[in-house]
Order: sequence, then structure tokens, then C-alpha cells
Amino acid sequence: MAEKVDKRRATPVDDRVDGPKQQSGAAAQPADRHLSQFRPIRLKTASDEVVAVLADAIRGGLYQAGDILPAERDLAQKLGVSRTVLREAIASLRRADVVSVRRGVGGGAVIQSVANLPAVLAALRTESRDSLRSLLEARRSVEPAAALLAAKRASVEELVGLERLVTLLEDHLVAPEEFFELDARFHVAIGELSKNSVVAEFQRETFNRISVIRAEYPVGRVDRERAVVNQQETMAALKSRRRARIMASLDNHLGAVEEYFLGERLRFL
Amino acid sequence: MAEKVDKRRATPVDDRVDGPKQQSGAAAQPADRHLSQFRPIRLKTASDEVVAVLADAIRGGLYQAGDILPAERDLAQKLGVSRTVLREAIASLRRADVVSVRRGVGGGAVIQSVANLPAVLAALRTESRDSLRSLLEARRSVEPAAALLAAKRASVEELVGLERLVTLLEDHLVAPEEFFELDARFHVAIGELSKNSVVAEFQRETFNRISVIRAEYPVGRVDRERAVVNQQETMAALKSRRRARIMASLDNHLGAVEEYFLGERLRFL
DNA sequence: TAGATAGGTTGGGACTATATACCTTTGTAG
DNA sequence: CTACAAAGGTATATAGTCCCAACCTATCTA
Repeated sequence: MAEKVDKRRATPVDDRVDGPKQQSGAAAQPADRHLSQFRPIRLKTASDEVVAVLADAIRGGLYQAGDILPAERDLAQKLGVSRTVLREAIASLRRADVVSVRRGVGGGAVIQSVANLPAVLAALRTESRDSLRSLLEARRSVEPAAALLAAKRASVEELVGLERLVTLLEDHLVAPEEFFELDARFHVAIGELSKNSVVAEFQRETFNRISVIRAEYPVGRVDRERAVVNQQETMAALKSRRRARIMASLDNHLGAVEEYFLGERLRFL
Repeated sequence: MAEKVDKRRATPVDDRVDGPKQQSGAAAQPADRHLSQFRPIRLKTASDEVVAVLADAIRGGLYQAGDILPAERDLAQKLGVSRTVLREAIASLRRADVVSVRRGVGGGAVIQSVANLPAVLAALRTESRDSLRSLLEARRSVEPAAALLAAKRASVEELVGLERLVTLLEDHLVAPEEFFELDARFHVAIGELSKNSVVAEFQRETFNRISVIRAEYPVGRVDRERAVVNQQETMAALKSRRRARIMASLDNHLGAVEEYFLGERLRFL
């Protein structure tokens, strides 16, 4: 019987994942060409998911500096997670100084600053980092649609709310830390005003990714001023609710962004 | 000491999630208006993720009926999951008759038919089902971009490969079970030929969702014939690599799809 | 100062995923 | 025709994540 065991041991048929790597390098089976097509899947934890949701909510303008998040128990229930998980998510935001937590009656998680949101999001994503070019190309096709739909469907009040974001950006011309985040908020908001869940989700996700990348870029005063002008123009175009004007404005805006990041304007054939 | 316990018990401060629902209906705190903004998060299991990846690979044309998936151990390693998880995923595909598994040397998971892929994908998604209108609107903006990029970047050989999919569709005019899936494959393939990871991912995801919905629609012979003609036209347009022709062809195709599903053509302001 | 409203902490139980090992079937080369 | 190797099939121990429930502590306010 002992022989049998020894025999098995000698035969490498177990599930060890690090198999023999470079032996018999001659006979590479052609049947394995498919394998190259697969990438590792990643699993997100619940708390990371919650962090992303909260970060989006904060960036989307639902909460501003000084606002207080709902009570942990309520928020956990609303998000369908345990309080434990929610608390871990808030702890992440706290570590990044996005919120500070106070105990007691009037307490809760108080929004501090959105400046560190890109860092938070960057810490989340271990996934493949799409090239900025791919992101901008995709955005180039979706954002005009988002804007047209928003102009078609947003109420006057909603447009006024959007305009407040532009004002916020103007105020931050001198304090540039939160500049990128405020810019992102504007575009995410347009996605939401499109009243199209797919488009809104796309804008959110895309700007999450873009933010992570562009947090590394330097921004000068000139760049910021141009961004403000672009937002003002886009805002005016949206209010006019005229197709041609919106398209021209976005073309202008997106083209400028592309030149800034890529040094050229995208061309689609 | 027992008193203390009783006191605590009487005071509803624990974490019970189903709190008092309708007591004191008068004082509704205005601070909770934010709560309505949050939706429950969903967590995907690893095996469900693997099912989705494999389903995409099969639909994308990487595997055809009769092909054999890579060995479990190899595939598990490539996907970065344990063999247990991979086997569970394959079991799902087996239950839906998408693959059948043979043991022994030449064995493995053999692709049977793609007809049941929509059912598999539908079983996966417990998430919010976006309206077909939202999906079609988003597609209307992305797919033209995908096609233009594909025409710009795809090699002649790749276009020939795409054309094979059209031929496949023609062959299935009479056996309509797999018709929807073959149509989806064509459009997903265009996304991949765009050589833009974001666009490709969007096409995959969008057609996953559309497939689930449209599997419920009846398709007549006429509809199928028109789809074939549309694909042929799109194919010819791609080969011409001329912008105007591609845009016209897609406008035609997408408009027809919209009329079929929504009874109207989408208008973006 | 008592009570209510918050956040902070802990422990147990369920589920999922991983790693490792071993078994069984089957084709094929010697 | 037999031994081996290549596959799938099965089993078990371990670890991580999440959920639930209960309880503790700080703070505001009437």
C-alpha cells in the first residue's frame, strides 16, 4: 500500500498551480492559444463598493463640504449592507480626510473636502487602467449624447442647480486643489440630467477613471481659466436647448481637453 | 443588574434593521431626503463572474460549437480563481446546455450551442434592469464611434473575420434559435475591432443587457431578413472605410432596430 | 441630570473562496 | 494489451468576508 502512495506522489498530477514552467519548451500546444484571451477576474469587497458609491455621491454634488452623511444604521440599511461594512467604508474615507466623524447627538460623518477623492478612488481600483486615449475617445461619443438628452429633459430648476456647480468652479480658480473634482462633478451631473441610467452610469464610471489619471497632471492657472470658460459656454448652450449650439460647445470643450492631455485632437476616421 | 438589562431591552437602540416603520408619522426629518438617493449594492460571486466571462468569450466568437474550453486547471489559473470556482461556473453552463463535459484525455468542456446564452446571462443579473430605451439611446451614441474606429484600425484580415460572422447569420435564417446571439456577436466584434478597450467593454456589457431583454421578443422571418441585409450593408460600409457611408449605414440599422423595439426612432433634441 | 441620538466594539454564525490532495475515466504510445 | 498521462470528479481543511445582534460610550439638549 505504501508503494501505491509513493507512486502517486511521484506523479505530478495534483492541482498545484505553479506547475513546471519551462521544461520541454519545444512542444507548445497550439490548443492553448485561447488562454491568452483571459484576464484574471477581480472581486470587489462590499466595503470597497460602498466607498465607491459614497465617493460618487459626494462628487456628484449630493453632499458638499460641511454636510453630514446619514446615520450609519440608516445608511447601511439603505445600501443593503451591514453596519460593519459601512463603517469600514467610512473609515477609508476618514483615512483620506474626506470626512471626519463626530460622536454624540448632532454627530455623524462630516464632509471635509473632495480634494482627496481621486486618491480614494485610485486606491480602490486594482483593475486594468485603461489608457487615457481610450477613455477620451469613448467620452467623445457619449458626452454629446448626454448633453443633448439633458437639454431635452432637464427642468429649468435642474439647470439652475447645474449652474451652481459652474459658480463653484469659478470660486475655486484661486484654490486649485479641488479643481479637477469640481470639474468632474459638472460632467457627471450632465450625465444624470440626461435621465438615462446607462448614460449616467457611463459618465460616472468614466470620470472615476479619468480623475485617477489626471490627478497626476499639473494644472496651471491658464488651464483652469479655460476650463471655467468652457463650462460657462456649455452651460449657456444647454440653457439655449439648441442642438447645434450644444454640439459646437462640446466639440470645443472636448477638443481642448484632448489637446491638453494628448497633444492632439481625436479624429474618428 | 437585571434591571439594567431590562431597561436596555426596552429601549430600541440596537441594530435591528427592521425598525419601527410607521410610528410617529408626523415628524418626518427633512435631513433624510438624501437617503432616497442610495440603492442597495449588489455583490457578484466569483463563479458568476467567471460565467459571464466565459459567456462573453463564447459569444464574442472565440469559441464556436464543437470547440473545447481549456483544461480546468489552466483556465482557473488564467482567470485567477480556484479550480472549485471555475468548476462551479462550468456547471452553470452545463445546466444550460451551453457546454457538455467529457472526461479522459481528449476531454474537456465542449461548446454545444450559443442559443441558451441569453438565459444564462439573465440568470446572472439580479441587478437593476435598465430600460430598453436607455440602452438603445446609449448604443446610438457609442456604436457609430465604435464602427468608425474599427474602420480606421481593423486590418483587412480582421474585417474578413467579421464578414464570416455575417455569413454565419445568413446560414441561420432558417434556424432562428441562435439568431439573436449571432447578431450580438457581430456588434460585439465591431466593438473589439475598434481597438478601444472602453468602447469594447461598453459594447459587450450593453449587448449582454439587450440580449436578456430581447430574448423575450418574437422574431419573424422578415425581421431576420432585414437584419441580415443591415449587417451586409454595415459590413460593406466598414470595408469602404468611408465615414459618410458608415454613418449612413449605422443610422439606417439602428433606426430600424429602434422602430422594431420601441415603435419610433430615437431623437436627440 | 436624564434621556435620546449618535458612533464604537465585540463575538458568533453563514457563506464563499482557496489550496491541496487524491480518485476515476479514457485515450494513446510502447 | 498495458502502462502512463491527461483530463475531469471529489473531499477536506483553512481563511476571509459579511451579516447579525447585542452592548458600550460620548455628547447634545430639554
